[in-house]
Amino acid sequence: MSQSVTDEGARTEKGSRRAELLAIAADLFANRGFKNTTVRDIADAAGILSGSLYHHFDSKETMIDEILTTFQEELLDRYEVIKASDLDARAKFEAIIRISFETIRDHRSEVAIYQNETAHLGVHGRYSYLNPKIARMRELWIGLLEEGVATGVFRPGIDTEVIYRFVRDTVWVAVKWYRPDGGLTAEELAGQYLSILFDGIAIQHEPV
Amino acid sequence: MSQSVTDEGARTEKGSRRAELLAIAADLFANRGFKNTTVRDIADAAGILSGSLYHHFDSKETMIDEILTTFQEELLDRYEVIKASDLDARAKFEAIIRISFETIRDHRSEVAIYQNETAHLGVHGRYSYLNPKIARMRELWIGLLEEGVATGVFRPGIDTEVIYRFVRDTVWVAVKWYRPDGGLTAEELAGQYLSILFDGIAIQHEPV
DNA sequence: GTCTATAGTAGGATAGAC
DNA sequence: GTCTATCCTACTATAGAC
Repeated sequence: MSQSVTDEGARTEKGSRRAELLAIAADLFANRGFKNTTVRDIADAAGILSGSLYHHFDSKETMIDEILTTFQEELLDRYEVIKASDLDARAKFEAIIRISFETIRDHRSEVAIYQNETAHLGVHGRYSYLNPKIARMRELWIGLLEEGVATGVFRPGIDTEVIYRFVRDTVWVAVKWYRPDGGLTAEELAGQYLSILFDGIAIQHEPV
Repeated sequence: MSQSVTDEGARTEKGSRRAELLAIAADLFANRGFKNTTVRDIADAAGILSGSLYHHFDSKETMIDEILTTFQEELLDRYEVIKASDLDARAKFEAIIRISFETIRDHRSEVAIYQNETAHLGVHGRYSYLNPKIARMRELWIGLLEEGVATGVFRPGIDTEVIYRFVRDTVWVAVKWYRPDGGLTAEELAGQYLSILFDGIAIQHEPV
């Protein structure tokens, strides 16, 4: 989407090795943290020596940068597809949440890195290059909430800013414990989550 | 609670300096991450030289260990008080959530460290000393949820394990963005949170 | 309780052979 | 594309003077 592609064959050839190494690095960054992972760890896991990594990447930092930008790009693309669909606000909202849980299932490492590393130094300093697309995603979420209120599917009184942060964080934080092989599919988890979010856990005594 | 106290005067004297330095360290650990904070950073912030820190602490690691154990102890103590009260299940549940948001307000650094650092290496390796009390807290949360279902305040079908994780994480994750001076008090935030959790954000069309 | 001085080492990165 | 060899810096930690 924003990669400059010169020669397709060469790119794929070289790209696949890059991708392989990046996946290995992502795994380590997610499980141990970026700072706690050494370039020697990555090289070891890839079965090569640390010096060899520098044939593929300028630095350890460029690795995490590439992991994060690629991930963020793909995620936003998926959001945009939903946004552009002809579903109503509530269905779009649901779809975004379902996609998010599926993303946790399919891109666990990337989500974990995204959550853990950007906690410190988030909006400023490093990783600030993520800001434009973060802003766009916020726009999408808030837009759907407001549309939902306007069309009468969400309670009129809700504070969209607080709900946005609440929903965003509560979806992604599941990456800390959710494992697809734990007897709960991403779809089921999304279902449970949506049920809490929309209807709460209390027994309702009268219509509102 | 688990500190061995020999001489009260000496302890207070020495303890206050320790506490001061720990608060400074906690602040840095929370904002930059443990690994990204050097002992020189801590010493600088305290206005002394790095070597001097070792008069107070054996290592950088003992600092974070002391921060985390102290915090965890105080938090669990507060939970136990609520548990032992004569409130009903829903009220206890509410109280625990309110206390949690107040803890985010009053002990931001500690909560952030607790959340960020234990993500990697959580249950195993380092920080495993936190496990017993983590288990006890889980017991309290789950107990309240089950009691609530039994006494008819929570929906009968809920998956208490999922709800427990959901609530626990979603409360603490607010530490990422909540600032008391942002025009929203901890009490208001807790209120909004509880309203979502109990009743959801959708418009209810019929009693359940 | 803090400073000076310094030991010891781990980790990021480079240059050139293969 | 990987290895060998190595540089260099940044960091944790220690010893002893003040």
